[in-house]
Formats: sequence, structure tokens, C-alpha cells
Amino acid sequence: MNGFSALPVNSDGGELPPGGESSRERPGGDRENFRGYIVHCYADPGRNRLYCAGRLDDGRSFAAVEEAWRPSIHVFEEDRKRVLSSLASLRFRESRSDLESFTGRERLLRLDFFRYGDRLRAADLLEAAGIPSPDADIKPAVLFLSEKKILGPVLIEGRAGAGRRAGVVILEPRFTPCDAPAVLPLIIASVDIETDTRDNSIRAIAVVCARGADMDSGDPGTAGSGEAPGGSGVVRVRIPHGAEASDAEASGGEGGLFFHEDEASLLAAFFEDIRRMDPDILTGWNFLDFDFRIMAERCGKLGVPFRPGRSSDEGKFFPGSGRRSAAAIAPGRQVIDALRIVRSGFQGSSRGPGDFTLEAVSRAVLGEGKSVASSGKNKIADLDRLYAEDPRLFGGYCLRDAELVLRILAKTGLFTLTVKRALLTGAGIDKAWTSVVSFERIYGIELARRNTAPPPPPVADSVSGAAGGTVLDPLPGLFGNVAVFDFRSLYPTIIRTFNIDPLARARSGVQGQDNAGLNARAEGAITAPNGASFSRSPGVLPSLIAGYFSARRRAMDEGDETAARVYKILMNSFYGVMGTSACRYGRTDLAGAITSFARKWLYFSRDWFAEKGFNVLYGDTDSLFVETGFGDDAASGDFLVPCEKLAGELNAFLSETIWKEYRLESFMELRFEKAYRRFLIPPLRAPHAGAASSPGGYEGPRGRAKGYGGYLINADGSYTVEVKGMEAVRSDATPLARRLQVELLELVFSGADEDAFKKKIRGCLEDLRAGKLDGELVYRKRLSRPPESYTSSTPPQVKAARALGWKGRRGAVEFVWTRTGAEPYADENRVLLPHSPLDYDHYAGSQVLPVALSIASAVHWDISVFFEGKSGRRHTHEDGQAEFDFG
DNA sequence: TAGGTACGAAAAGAGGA
DNA sequence: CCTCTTTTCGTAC
Repeated sequence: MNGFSALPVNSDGGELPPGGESSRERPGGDRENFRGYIVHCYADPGRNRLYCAGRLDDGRSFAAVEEAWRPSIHVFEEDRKRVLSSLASLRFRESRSDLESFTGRERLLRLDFFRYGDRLRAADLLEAAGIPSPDADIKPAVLFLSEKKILGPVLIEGRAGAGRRAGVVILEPRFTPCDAPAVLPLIIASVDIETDTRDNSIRAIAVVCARGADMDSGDPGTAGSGEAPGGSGVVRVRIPHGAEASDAEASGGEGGLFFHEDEASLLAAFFEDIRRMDPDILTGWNFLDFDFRIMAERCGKLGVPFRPGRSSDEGKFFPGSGRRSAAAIAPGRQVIDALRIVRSGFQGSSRGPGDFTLEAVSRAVLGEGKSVASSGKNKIADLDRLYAEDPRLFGGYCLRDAELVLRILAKTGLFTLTVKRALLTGAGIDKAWTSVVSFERIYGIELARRNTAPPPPPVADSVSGAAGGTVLDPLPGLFGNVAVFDFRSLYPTIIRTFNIDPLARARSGVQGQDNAGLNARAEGAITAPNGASFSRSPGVLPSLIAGYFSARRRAMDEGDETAARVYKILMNSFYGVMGTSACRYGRTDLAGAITSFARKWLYFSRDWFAEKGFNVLYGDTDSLFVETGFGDDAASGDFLVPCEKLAGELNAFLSETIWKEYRLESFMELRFEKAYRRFLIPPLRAPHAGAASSPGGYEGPRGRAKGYGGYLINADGSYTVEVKGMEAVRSDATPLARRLQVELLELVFSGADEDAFKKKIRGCLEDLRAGKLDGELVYRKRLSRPPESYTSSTPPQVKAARALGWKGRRGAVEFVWTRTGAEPYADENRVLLPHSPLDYDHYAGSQVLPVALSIASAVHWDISVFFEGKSGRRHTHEDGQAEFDFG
């Protein structure tokens, strides 16, 4: 069987003998057409087939059984001998592939396997032998979907029969990708379990279902009204020991509440609930790491089949380790953690809740807390008591928590956003937020369209260290009437303009540094400032981005904010994945090409403004802060016309330059963003910041990069203090420092004099020492690891966490600074703890005076009076700038 | 199973006087 | 006691 065969194998593998139980009797009637969305596609190696499960547009669920397709692996023809000897023990058919290799230079062989298990073994053997392959590491189900160019929505033609665990079973399916309907008729189930913390046994399970259509924040009839989407739910409670079984059972069934004598029957009944509700998505708060895991464990212990999925195959839980996060599989459905989605959703946009407990997020998002007010140990004690005394109410709380999760996902719009993103990338709903998987799925499909194989995965950790964004030297001081310009979607427009793309790089005719000498002969290639070269034939990424830009424009015209946001987030993720070896398309010089172009054009723009006589005060990656020279009488509108004119002139010059230098059409666009009446860049706070000198002579103190304050001119003529990077926006500064910084900036910006400024500081220091500000002195800081793992030093937050007895636990800790150092402020139940007397010297020296000094020095006011007579000592630099230390 | 780099501040810790 | 380096966190883009 092995050996080269000239016989082409068609992409359906139709000529191969069907695997598995091919002779099994086949139910189902005539061939029909269906339209739906694939929720989960996975291989069943034991039966040698693939399952695609999901939801049809008509609302029925389906499971399609693909038995004809056979998994393959591609290898390079030059490795043929080694391949054949490595895989001698396996059955496969070898043929010349009709795919082009990624570089376009090698020939590829295609190995078709009769059994999924053989393909798995082959992939392992190839890897062990160090033989590269474009696709051996990719799961068959992913290859199948890529090959068929399926992102999720599909037309299916096949023979239908009724299913036991899915609405329709489709046999001998043929798949064709199609457009998504306006709203997918998905069903989402939120699950919450309550356990006995002593043995992790389950006391109650609640499940609430909702239709995806009711999860859209844009629909005020459901989510906006405060009603739980969907509404109907079931909660099952195990009868507590000592409770009157008959009493409890008497209320069974009412309001979806059921009682069970034992945990096993409770679990079995829960899986029956899931089967009956037949959701496409299972979720919950911290669902993967807690609820799903516990259910899997308890089922194993009690001998109950763990069947959260659409097939009789059991679900699986893979615990996370190291960087790897936990994974949960419920065959035919998606498992997502609402906590993770909410966390990632708050990252980019507005400031989220302080922590991500269900209670805190409910309060922040829905404006209400959970039913059980306490947390931590009190919560456990309260729940224990409640369970023993009133199991019905206990079940009610459990159900309510499950409902809260759905309402949070609906209210924030995060469910809709997640589904839209999944639809766009083809990554499942569970992977919708992972940049690498999304990118690889999109790119894989585009390569399939071009009949091109992916590149072999990069060697681990080989990709890193490309230069990042460019920061222009900040000029410290207080300035007036500053215009802020920024490049719209800088990295995506650079990718589009300069054809920066993995495939275009591979096809540039020049490969990396080893062939750098060929650069001059690479006619027609585009060479980035970092030396990377790109073919001029349109790359995959630039085309994708062009498409996304126009789709985004359409979405905005139609008022679909969510869709517009999805396109933007997706485009912005492209740069990041190209800078990591976690992505098979990632290469250091790809990321470097983008940032080197960004640097070049940022400098270009800065110089253009400078030549026009403008003072460029600062800039970071894609922005420029320019002194306009306008007077304080210039209204918001007075900035608009001249600043947009400037941006327009620069854009024209930029286009002209890019055409002259590269013969390329520019998609870059500098825009006038906003104007500040006052703009303050503080000097560096670090010691010796002002002492630096260069051969050219003495240079003043450096300004602080990534930290500034501005007095934003609003359209109505009012002002807003905006702060970036400094204490006022840092969560690890005390509320005192945050408030004081904004107030001092407001003073300076609104024209107060030095005396008023000093008066404010004096008042603050006096109030501080009088104990009037004790409520604003609590630090809050996260521990990225459990306290016991800090060995090289003991930072204050770790000291406080240890005092709280934290073990194996991460998260935010609140502490105050006392005469004996950091001490915890409150316990897990938010009960205040006793602590030593507060160290006001510390707060004065670390929270009040640094904030005051950085603003004062930018304005050249001398506030040294506040440092004398304290524990600090005064030093004087050559330029007379004062600097202070504290003992 | 996993987006990136640039930057600043504060405190602890190391080493020297 | 001082200076210098390392560790850690949080942020800008």
C-alpha cells in the first residue's frame, strides 16, 4: 500500500475504503437540505469518523456523522525517505499533493490515513523524528473545517433521522459554507452548583436556559428590563441529613425545584435536564475551574456517567497547569466560562469592577448583589446553615446565581460580541477570545482558498524580541492649547499599505537575514525598515484587513456597534500574534516590519510638524502631542478646522512619500483627535533624573513617558481633567493619591496660583495627620502568584496576604501602611481587622508629596517647604532642582 | 493551550562604608 | 547609613 501513487485522491477521500463500522445498518430517509451552525466538530477515533453538532436555523439541534472523509498529513517531498521509514508500521496512501507549499518552493506529499489513530501515531512519529510537516500538528476536525472553508454557518445535504440526544441526525452529509443568519438560534445554559466544602459533594445544581436572541443587550424588552433572559430554570437539591424527606418532597416540582435523596440521582437528573433543554453552550461563573470540574470528579466517584454532551460519549475535564488554562469538553456543545469572558471584555474598554466575583460583577453590571450577602468563611457558614434549615431557599439562591450569569452576559452585550467574533474567525465560541486560535483559523481558511499549505510550526520560543512601539522623548512642563493627533488603526493600516503578511514574506524571494545580501536583487519586493521583505502580490492579511475595514464601515452605517467593535478588536490582534511563537505564522521580523514602519512614519510626522514650526511635546506609537500656539480664547471648534487641515496636509505628503519611495498606495491616516487647554508632562521621579548630561552639554530633566495630564476642551466649552499612566488612574495607588492628583491638576489647569496650590497640599497633610483621611489610605494590589511562591523578596502585598493566611490563592489584597509596615485591612468577609497605628509619614512621603512634587516641578513651583523638618533630606542639583529622599 | 513591547514607580534586598 | 540592583505591579499603546 505504501509507495508513491500517481492516483490523485480527491479531497473527499471518496476512493478510500470507509473506516469503522461501515456495514452498520443506516437509518434515515431521502437526502434533504439543512442550514445551520456547527457548534462543535470533533473526531471519534474509535469509530473513524467526525461529528459535527450544532443548531439548525429552524431551531432544531443536529449531529452530522461524517464517515467518508479521511484525515491526512502533508510532508515535504525531500523528506520522503525518512518519512517512509519512520511510518513503515502504519497504513496510509501516499500521493503527490495538489497543494502548493507555503514558500512555493517545495513539493508536498499527501499521506491519507485509513484510521484516525494511525494519523495520530504518524504525527507523533514525525515529530519524534524531527520531520517537518505543514499540518501534522493540526487536529483532523480543524483540518476538515479549513478544507471545507467553514467558519460555522453551513449548508448540509444528507439523509436525516431522529436522534436521541440531538434533534436531527444527518448521515452522509455534504457541507458547504454559507453566510450566517442575522441571529443564530443558539441556546445557552447557565449552570451553578453548590457543594459541601468538606468533601466537595454536590448539594444542589441549578440550570437556566436562554435563547441567544434574548441575550442581546440591544433588545430592551428582555435584558434591559432586568428580567432574566429565558427565565425558566430548574434547581435540584439533595435533601439534607436530618431533614424531613416527606416535607421536602412535598414541595418538589414547584417553581422548578426538585429534591433528591442522594447525589447520584441528582446528577443523573441534571444530565437529563441538559439532554432535554439541549443547549448549545454551557456556562457558569468560574465554570471550568469549579462547577464542571467538580461534576466530572463527583460522577467519577459515584459511578454516574458524566454526560453533559450531545452524544453518549462522556465529557472530559483537563486541569490547567502552568500557563495552560483548564479545558472542558462536552461533546457537541461548547463550554465557556462567563467569568473569563467578562474579565477579557472589561480589559480593553471601560474600567471594570474591582474584582471579578459574581457578586462584585453583578453589582457593577446589574446594580445589585447576590442574595447571600456575605462572602468567604461567613458565606460558607451561612450557606451551611441555610442548607440545613431551609433547603428550598438554598435552592432558590443557587438558581438565582445561575440566572445572574445570563443576565450579566446579556446586559454587557458580551454574549453577542462573543458569538459574532466566533462567526468571524471560525474559532469556536469557547475560543472566540483567543487571538492565536482565531488568527490561525482565519488564515488557514484563506490559505485553503489559495490552495496553499500552512508553514510548519515555528520552533518554540524562536519568535520574540522584535522592537515594539516608539516613544518620543517627552518634554516636561506645563503647556497650553495642545492638539493631539493619532494614526487611525496604525498597525492594521501599515499591514495593508505595505503588504505585511506571512505568505508575502515567504514569497518575497528573500529569506531572512541569511540571504540579506540578496536584498538589492529582490526586485519588486517591499523592504521594511527592519530589513524584512515582502512580495508585491497581494497578501492574505492585507486583503482580510481591507475586507474588515469595509465591513466595519458598513456595520457602523447600519448602527451595529457590536459588529464594528468585533472587526476592530480582530484587526488589532493581528500584530500581537505575529510576535509570538505560539502562533504558527509568527515571526520576529514580521512583527518587526510593522513596528519599524510605525517608527519611521511617526518620526516622519514629528519632523513634518517640527519643520512647520510646531513644538512636538510627546508621542507614543501612533500619537503626537503638538503645541498649536493658539490662545486660550480658542474654542473647541476653533481647533477643528486648522488641525484637520494640518492632518490632511500631512496625509497628502505621507501618501506622496510612500508612493515615491515604495510605489504603494497609502492607507495610513493621521487624524486630529482632541485638544487640551493645558497639558502637563511631569519630570521623571527617579533619582538623578535631572543629572543626566550628554556630550552636547547639559540637558534638563527628562519627562515622564506614558504619564501625563490634560485639561480636555469639551465641545460645550467645559473642561475635563484627563490623566494617563499616573497615580490617578493606577489601581495600586491609594484613593487619597488618586483624588489629590486630580484636584491638584484641576487647580493648576484652571489657573490657580502657587499659594492656592500649596494651601491645598498643606491642608491635605494636616488632615492626614489629624486622622481625617484614614478612609482613603487603603492600598489594593494583586498577587500574580500565591503568597508562598514569593521567595526572592517579600513585597508589601505579599506580607499582607501571608498575614491573612492565604495559601495557594491569588487575587487582590487590601492593606494599610502602619508603623510596622504593611498589614491587611480586612478579611475575606470584608470585616475590618485591627492593625497597628497608621504610618502617616509613609503616606505623606509616598502618596501625598510625590504626587504634589511631580506637578509642582512641571510648573516650576518650589514646594520644598513641605519636606524640611521631616525625616527626608534635601539635595540640590546643579540646576537648582530639588530632589528628596525619605528615611 | 498561549497576542505583543515600552515604561515608570516603589519597595525589598544586596553590598559597601 | 548610603547606593545600586532586582522584583513586582500596573499601565500606554
